[in-house]
Amino acid sequence: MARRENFSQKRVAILNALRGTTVHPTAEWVYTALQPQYPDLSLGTVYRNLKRFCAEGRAVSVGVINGQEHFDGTVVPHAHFVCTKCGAVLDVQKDFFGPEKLRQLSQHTGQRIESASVTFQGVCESCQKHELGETQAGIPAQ
Amino acid sequence: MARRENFSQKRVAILNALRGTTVHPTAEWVYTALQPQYPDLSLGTVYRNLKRFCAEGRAVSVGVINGQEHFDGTVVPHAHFVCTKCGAVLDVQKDFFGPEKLRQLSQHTGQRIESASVTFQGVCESCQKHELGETQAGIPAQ
DNA sequence: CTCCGTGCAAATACTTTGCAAAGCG
DNA sequence: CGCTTTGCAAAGTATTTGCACGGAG
Repeated sequence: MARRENFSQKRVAILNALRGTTVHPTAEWVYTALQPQYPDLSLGTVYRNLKRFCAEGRAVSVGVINGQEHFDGTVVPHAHFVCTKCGAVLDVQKDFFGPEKLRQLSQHTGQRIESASVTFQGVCESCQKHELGETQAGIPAQ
Repeated sequence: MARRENFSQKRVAILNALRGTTVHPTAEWVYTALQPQYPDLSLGTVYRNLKRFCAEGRAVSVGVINGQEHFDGTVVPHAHFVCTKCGAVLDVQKDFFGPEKLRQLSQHTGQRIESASVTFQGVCESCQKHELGETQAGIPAQ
């Protein structure tokens, strides 16, 4: 079917960048990461493709954190942890709501529940260490 | 302590508007809702106060949906349901992750988990009804 | 009089989009 | 050749912020 393969070099690079990291990047992160190899890459292209990947199911949006949308190249169900200090997004390797459970919930609520996202908030290990030296409330987040 | 009470008429009105609805409003929704009573209310003031309520713990952010941040005056733990068609945000009256569970999870992950947000995505009852007449894929969302 | 809160408008920040040129089968 | 993808820059949208004014103790 797909004669005209929808895979330009840059599109592949963007997808690989997304898949090759665990930081749940923003468009800008991907843009910066690819600068060395693709100096003429445009930020608009990164946005366009990330959006496209989400529509195709090749990626998902983790949501907007501190004003920027974060993406995830791992589409199998899993939860996230967001550090309220530095904004880092980490994976939580556990599927709290499988398809089974969603179906059960749908029956109770009347809505047709198709997916679930679980996000935990707190302070990551890295920021916990920094806290040791700071008695006062330091710079908020980011 | 708080001699100079931090409660102007408009601030109270904004908080009440937030608490008096179940729609998880955006700043603009609140602004529009208060127009009749406060014609000279400024959108900036709504933003300022919503942000303030969140900082004070009087409200929480439900997250950014279709580009706009939604707020919730109910701060006791509960889950949300977001309709992928119309963007409606509904409550799910069940606390999936109580303080007890969060503490257990923290021990396993190393992060200090302080709160959790559970969001289900799917199609709300209202949109399910509309679907009946539409065989084709209609207008996406919003 | 002294603060706090506000309106207004300018400034930000992020994301989307139009269009002509470049890429690739 | 024809359709797809991109760079660039302009446009769009949501949110934040500076500043002087207005209100309440």
